[in-house]
Amino acid sequence: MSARPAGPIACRSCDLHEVCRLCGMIAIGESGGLQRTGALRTLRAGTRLFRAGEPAHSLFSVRQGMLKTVDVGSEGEERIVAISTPGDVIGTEAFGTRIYKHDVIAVQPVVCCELPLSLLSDQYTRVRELASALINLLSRASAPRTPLARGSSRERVAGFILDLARRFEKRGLDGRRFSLGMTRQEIASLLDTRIETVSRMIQSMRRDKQIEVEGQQVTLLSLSPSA
Amino acid sequence: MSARPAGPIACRSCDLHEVCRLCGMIAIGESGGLQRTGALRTLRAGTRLFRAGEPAHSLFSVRQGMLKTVDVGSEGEERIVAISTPGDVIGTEAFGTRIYKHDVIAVQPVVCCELPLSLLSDQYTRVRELASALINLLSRASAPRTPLARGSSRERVAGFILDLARRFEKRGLDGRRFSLGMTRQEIASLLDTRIETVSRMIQSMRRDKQIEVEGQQVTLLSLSPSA
DNA sequence: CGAAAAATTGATCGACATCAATCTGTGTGG
DNA sequence: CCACACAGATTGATGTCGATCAATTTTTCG
Repeated sequence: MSARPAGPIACRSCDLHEVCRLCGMIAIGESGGLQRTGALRTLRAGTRLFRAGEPAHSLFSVRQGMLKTVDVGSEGEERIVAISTPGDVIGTEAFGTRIYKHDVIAVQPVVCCELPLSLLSDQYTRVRELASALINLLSRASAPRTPLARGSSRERVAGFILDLARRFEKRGLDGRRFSLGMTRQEIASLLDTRIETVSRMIQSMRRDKQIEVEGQQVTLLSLSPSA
Repeated sequence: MSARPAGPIACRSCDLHEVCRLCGMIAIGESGGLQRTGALRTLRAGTRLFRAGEPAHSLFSVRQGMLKTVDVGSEGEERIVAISTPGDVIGTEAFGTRIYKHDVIAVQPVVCCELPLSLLSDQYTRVRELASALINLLSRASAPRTPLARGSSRERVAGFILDLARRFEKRGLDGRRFSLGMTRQEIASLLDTRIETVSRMIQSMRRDKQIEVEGQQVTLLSLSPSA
C-alpha cells in the first residue's frame, strides 16, 4: 500500500513555466494537460538530485513527487530545511555562484524537468522577456518564508499539514486528501522535533476529528487549506 | 549608554553595490570609503520602512543600523522572521508582485539606500549587465537559509550571536565586539523562545567565558566568528 | 513467511515556559 | 540636581510540554 507520489501537475501551474516557455523548450503543438519539455529526469525515492558544494549545471522543477533539501550539521546529522513539491523550482541559489548549497534528495519517486543554466545565461542576454521572467521567478523565491519549526509541537505538525495542503491546492492537486509523502522521521527533522511527538500529535489530531489518517495518507476534516 | 548602531559600511561591501553601480547612481569622482548614492533614507529606531501588503516602489539596502522583518500571527502577535544588517538588501521579493510581503521596522537608528524599482525595470531591459547583476543578487537571496530557531535554547542564542558576528565580519565590521542591537524580547521572538531564557543563556555563556556582555554590547571570547 | 523498517503507545525525566520578584539603567519633571 | 517612573534585564521557584527510554504493533519488502 505504498502511497502514490504527489502530482503529476500541468506545466501551466509550474513556477518555471514562463521561463521554460520563453526558452522554447516546450514542444510545439502540445495539446493541453501535460507537455514534453527538453529534458525530463526521474529519480527513485532516496536518490540524490545533487550534492552541496557540487558545480551547478541546471535548474530543476518538480513535476511529480517530493524532495527534501538537507543541511548536514557539524556532527553529520541531517536536518531537513525545506520540502519541494510539484511546481516548485530547485537550484535558484546557484545562478550566481554556479555551486549548489545543499543536498537535495527525493523522498518519493520523482519526475522533474531540467533546464541547463548555460542555456538560460545564453538567452536572457538576448531575450529581455526571459530576463524579466527569470527576475520574477527569483524574486518570488527570495521572499523570507515563515518557518514551520515554530510554536508548540501541535502547531508545527498542523502547520506542516496545512502548508502541504495549500501548496497542492495552488498547483491544482487535491488539497483535502493527499499523502504526506515522507516518514515521520523526516517530518520530525523538518519540524525540529521527535518522531514520537509527530506520531502523538497526528493521532491527537485524528482523535479530535481534525484529520483522518492512514499511514502517510491524510484527509483534512475540520482543517481547511483555504483558512 | 545607548549602544551605537552597527555600521556604517562601505559601498563596496554592500550586496547592492554592483546593481547600484550599473544604475549609475553612485556619484562620479568618489574617493574611497563612503559614497553618496541617489537616495539616502534615515529611520529612527522603531519606525517602519514599509508595511506588508503595501505597494512596493523601491529596493533598499542597509547602510547603517539594523531592521527586523516581522510576521504578524493570526492573533496579532509579532514574530520576527529575519534581521537585516548593514550590506543586506531588503525588498527583493517585491520585484514580481510589486507588493511587500512583511512589515520591516528599524530596531536601531537606520540609514539605508533606496533604489526605485521603476528605475531598475526601465534599465535592465536595456543594459544586460544590469540584468545579470540583478539575477545574481536575487539568486543569492533565494538560497534556503538555515533557520536560527532550531536546537536547544543555548544553541539558538549562540547561533544567533555567531550569525551576527559572521555577518559583520563579512561586511568589514568588527565581528568580535559589537552590539546585539535589539532587546532580549526581540531576540526571543526571533529564536522562538522566551525573554527569560535568552537572558539565562546569555548569562550562562558569560559564566563559561564564551562571551563578555554589557547590556547589548557583546565581546566574543572562546566563540569565533570564523569557526 | 520472515526480517527489517516504520509507527504507535506508555512511563519517566529534563529543559524550558510561566509566574513572580528584584535590579539596573534611562529619561522626565519638580 | 535629584526623585521618580518606566522599560529592560536578571534571577528564583514551580509546572508542563516534549525528549528520552522502552516495549509493542503494523507495514513493507525480499
